[in-house]
Amino acid sequence: MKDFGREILAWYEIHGRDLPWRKTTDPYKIWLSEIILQQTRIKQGLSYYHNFTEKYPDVSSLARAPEEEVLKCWQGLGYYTRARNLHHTARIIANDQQYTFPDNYKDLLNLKGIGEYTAAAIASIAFDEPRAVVDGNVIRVLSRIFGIKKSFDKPEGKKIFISKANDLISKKEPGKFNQAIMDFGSIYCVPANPDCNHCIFKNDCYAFRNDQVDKLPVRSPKIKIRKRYFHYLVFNWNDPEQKTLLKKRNERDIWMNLYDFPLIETENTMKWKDLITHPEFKKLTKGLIFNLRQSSPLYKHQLTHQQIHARFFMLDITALPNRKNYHKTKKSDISKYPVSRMIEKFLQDYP
DNA sequence: AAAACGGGGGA
DNA sequence: TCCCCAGTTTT
Repeated sequence: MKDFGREILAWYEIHGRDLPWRKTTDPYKIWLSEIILQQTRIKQGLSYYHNFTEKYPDVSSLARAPEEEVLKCWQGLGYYTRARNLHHTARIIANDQQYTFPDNYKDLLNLKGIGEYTAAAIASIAFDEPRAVVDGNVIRVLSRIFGIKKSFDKPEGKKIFISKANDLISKKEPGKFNQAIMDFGSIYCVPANPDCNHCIFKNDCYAFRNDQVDKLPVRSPKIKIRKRYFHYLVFNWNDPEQKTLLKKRNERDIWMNLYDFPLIETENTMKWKDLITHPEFKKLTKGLIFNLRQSSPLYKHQLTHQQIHARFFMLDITALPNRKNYHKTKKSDISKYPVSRMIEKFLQDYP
């Protein structure tokens, strides 16, 4: 290959996407876009980017916002740690550094939520630092064209990919180069059935020449999925005058800092008859007179590493208990709280 | 070094 | 269904 950088940049000039964060050099907006796009498709993240930039046009406005409001804006995007870190980091930048934004790879790397990829992306795009990004797209493009068979998950493979990308990067237009190779990977060198016969690299591509396109990149063995069984207690759902109880999820677990209902988690699904004998259930309903009005079908919610089986039990009770860490809430106010997609689905099904 | 962390969409 | 997505943090 003569000059990979020149070729990919030429391709990018013609085929590169027109995206809102490419019209700005504001590091805050570049940062925001990169966080939103972590493990997230552009199509899915686009509306969130617009909402955020409108509501929080700069670091200080984001820093001033309450965390709960930021989480609410993030609702539905997943990986909620991203939102908490984004907000946390905005406060650090706004407070400690007199509103200046870290302007190089090393300093960016120190911030919460910014790892190797994002630091390289911001440094190259906003500050022209020649620092190659390596994401899923880059891994695919490099492994195929240059025949890299090491898995990126292993330290050895990771070093190879990062070093190769840094060898190739344009020193003159590092940001453009990075976006070019990612665009090429996501538009052209796609995971399944890429159109290799018309590819600009067909004569040089190792995978194409050796019929290895569907073998590269090498995938790591897939993880096993934990099954969990949630039983939610939804108090006074059918009585508009009465409030219900919400709980903020605090433990180190999925959906941290989002809200859901009082929850009994077990190793298996439990019928109502058995659930009422569960110690957690007794604790939650201690001193209450309750009546099961309705129970939902089983909700199956698939996460990357977990499969949640959830059932909602709608209970009538005479008086709402005072429980530590539980919030009394009017039904109509629940929409103000950030919730997981699963809870959102339940709220739609049982308005 | 490995596990945890969401949700959507394409094939 | 399976795979992948502009990855990072915690254990």
